[in-house]
Amino acid sequence: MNRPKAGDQVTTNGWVRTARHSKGFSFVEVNDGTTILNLQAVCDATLPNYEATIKHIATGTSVRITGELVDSPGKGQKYELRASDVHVYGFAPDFPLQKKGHTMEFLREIAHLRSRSNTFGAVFRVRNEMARAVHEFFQQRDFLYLHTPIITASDCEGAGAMFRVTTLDPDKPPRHKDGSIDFTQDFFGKTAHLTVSGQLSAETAALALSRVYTFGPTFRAENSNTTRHLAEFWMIEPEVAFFDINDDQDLAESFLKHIFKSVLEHCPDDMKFFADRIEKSAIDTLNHIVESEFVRMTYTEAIDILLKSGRSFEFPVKWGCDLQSEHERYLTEEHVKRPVILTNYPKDIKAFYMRLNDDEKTVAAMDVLVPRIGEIIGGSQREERLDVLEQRLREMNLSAEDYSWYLDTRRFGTAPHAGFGLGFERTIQFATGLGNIRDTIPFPRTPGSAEF
RNA sequence: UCCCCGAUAGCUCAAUGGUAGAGCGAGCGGCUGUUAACCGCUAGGUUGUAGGUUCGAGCCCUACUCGGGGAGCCA
Repeated sequence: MNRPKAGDQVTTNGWVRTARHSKGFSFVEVNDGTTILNLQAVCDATLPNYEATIKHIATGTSVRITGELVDSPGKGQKYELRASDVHVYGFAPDFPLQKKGHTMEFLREIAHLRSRSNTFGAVFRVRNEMARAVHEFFQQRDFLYLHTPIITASDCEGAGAMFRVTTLDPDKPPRHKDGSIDFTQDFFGKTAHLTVSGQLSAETAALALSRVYTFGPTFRAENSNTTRHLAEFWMIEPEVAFFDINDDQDLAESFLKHIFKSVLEHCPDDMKFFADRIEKSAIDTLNHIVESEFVRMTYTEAIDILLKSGRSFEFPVKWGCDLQSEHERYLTEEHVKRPVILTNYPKDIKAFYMRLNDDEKTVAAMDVLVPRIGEIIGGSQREERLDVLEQRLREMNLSAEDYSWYLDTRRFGTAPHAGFGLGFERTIQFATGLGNIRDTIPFPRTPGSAEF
């Protein structure tokens, strides 16, 4: 499918996207997933298995076709395959995918087959390219790829509801005398969960190896039913020693630009498909982002802009309140019309580990907001001062004992450091223009749904 | 979890409370250059589930299930 010059003898294996039969010959378009483009094979009726086999080839049939690659006399393709041998691996009676358009909802119900569609072939090729670009970006900058645990026994990662991991019999778990479940008899000797973030682990590595990043599955047991939430998703979390909040913003901006630039360079056919069929502005948006500077403003400045906007929001704007979706959308979609990085949020609406600013009212937090998706990156400079961190734990009613290993990093040679988390699927969603995050991952896991 | 909308053929959708249809897809036939090909024929339905109102319900009412959009939580 990578289009060698005409005249070559080639063999292609793949799945038929569409077949058109007429009296003397058939057109069979084959796709093997390497590109969104099909290879059109012309199968003459003089082929020995024409009547018995070729004539019955339809959408979904898997085939091997050998022939000469020739210049195509028809419009729509440069080359075509003049078939000399056609082998059918398997027919596909009642194949649910048609050659005509399907709704994303229907395709989601047949997720085990939807990779055979143009849209999902393109999605998964772009997903792959973005994953490749993530590693390329960090490896070029001497970051170490760190594998943080997926199962965690610390119940204090503090980023939302967690899935429990246990081998205890749910019908008759061992119990204490007071009736509560005895988790000391569980597999790990204590309660365990799936990770909601590798950040705290990554911090311990950053304070030894300087530059690290994670890229792995993340699990949130939140009952979130939206177009931008998954119960199982992939997150990228760089963590860098000796970085402050400004370095963190620089890193986030160049990181996003690198990923989008890579997609534009390496997936032009797929991006053209998204622009044609999914979101008209898909390519323009990415070009715009690669070429322009992100707008940076503080939370306080953002509140000011919202107050002066003259807009009536459903949720009134007030310093100290968390920004609602409608506020974020106004800022990134209407006010600046590109990504915006907000910093220095009130400490009461952010996590305990974010570094307290000198005003003692705000923390060095950073959210990257993009049009349509909202928050795509959340990060901060971390609180490296032991006494301040302990004070923040107390304020938030968190137990210093639970975090003793984390606090050790501040006890022993602490250093300023910063990092962020990027939602991989949200980034795919943004780049492709897809409306629902469930279409960015092969088999989406959401509340009430873990099919396939 | 809350609010709104929806569910009719494999898919996308029609059908004033009165005999459930079309296009596409599929199967068969036709067609010598097609491109979401084209032309003809055929098959295909417990109208999401359970109740209720009515002489009569795809249509009205109630509950539930599933799906979609928005909100919250966040990445």
